[in-house]
Amino acid sequence: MKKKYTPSEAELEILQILWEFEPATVRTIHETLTEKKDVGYTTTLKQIQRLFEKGVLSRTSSGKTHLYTTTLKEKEIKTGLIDKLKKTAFNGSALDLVMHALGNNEAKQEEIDMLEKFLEEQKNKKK
Amino acid sequence: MKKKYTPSEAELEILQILWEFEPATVRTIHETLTEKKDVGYTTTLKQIQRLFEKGVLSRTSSGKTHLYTTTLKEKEIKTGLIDKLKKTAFNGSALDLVMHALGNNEAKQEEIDMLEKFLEEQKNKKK
DNA sequence: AAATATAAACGACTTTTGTCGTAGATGCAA
DNA sequence: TTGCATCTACGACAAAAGTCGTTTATATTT
Repeated sequence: MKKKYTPSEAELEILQILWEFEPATVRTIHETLTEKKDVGYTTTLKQIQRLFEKGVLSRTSSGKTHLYTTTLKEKEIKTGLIDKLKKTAFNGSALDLVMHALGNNEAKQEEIDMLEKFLEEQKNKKK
Repeated sequence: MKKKYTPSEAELEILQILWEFEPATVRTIHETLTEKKDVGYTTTLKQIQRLFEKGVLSRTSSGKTHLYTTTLKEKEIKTGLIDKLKKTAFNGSALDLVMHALGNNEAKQEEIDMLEKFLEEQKNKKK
């Protein structure tokens, strides 16, 4: 039974930046990060180093800096996060989760339309 | 700006048991918990006490034991969890989250059908 | 009432997460 | 080549999360 990695919140923020800009230096990641969040450079660095130690990032040296890349696919990670929530909060039911995600709050009409279209495609694909 | 409470994983497990069986004693909660998870009684107790200190649970004494009840609605908590994931991983888009939840994995046909029905209702409700 | 069982309380320890300060290495500019 | 500027590395600390052992209080049984 393989236990899959799920990122913490701060880790996820870094991963998302990398998915968009990789390969990237710590400096780049940090500066992108500080557009949203106020945090010190060494904090970002440490976070990245720990991700590297965990095998979540790989890197190459270029001069005195490192270029980091993710080793895990965005889709896998996000699916993992959803699966976890599904299991821990919705009794394993994707449907329950989805209804919750759409039901209460302001599910915009536009979103619902798009979702219907999406469902149609899914249905056809299964044929 | 009010900061809302989101339970940790272990806390959520306890909350879910309570939503189903409340009011309940520590013993009951713990025994239900150990059907799924191997953990000591005092661990469960401590967890419950901390939830009580945080105001997430209320209790009444009956003899030497306590009867615990949740103070937060199941729906609110679950919506909060989804919102958090939506924000941190899906750029705030419920649609993206939903598609991820259905797209990759085995979205069963039955589920899709139910979801379509659900969407219809939503649509009508908006009229 | 004394012994036994069971519950709650308290405190402690471990891991993970988040955050930095400081030190040491390295490339570049004057 | 000396001195900055800028990285990485290392270590430390605090807060949150998870886990229990031990002690104390309170019922229950005999």
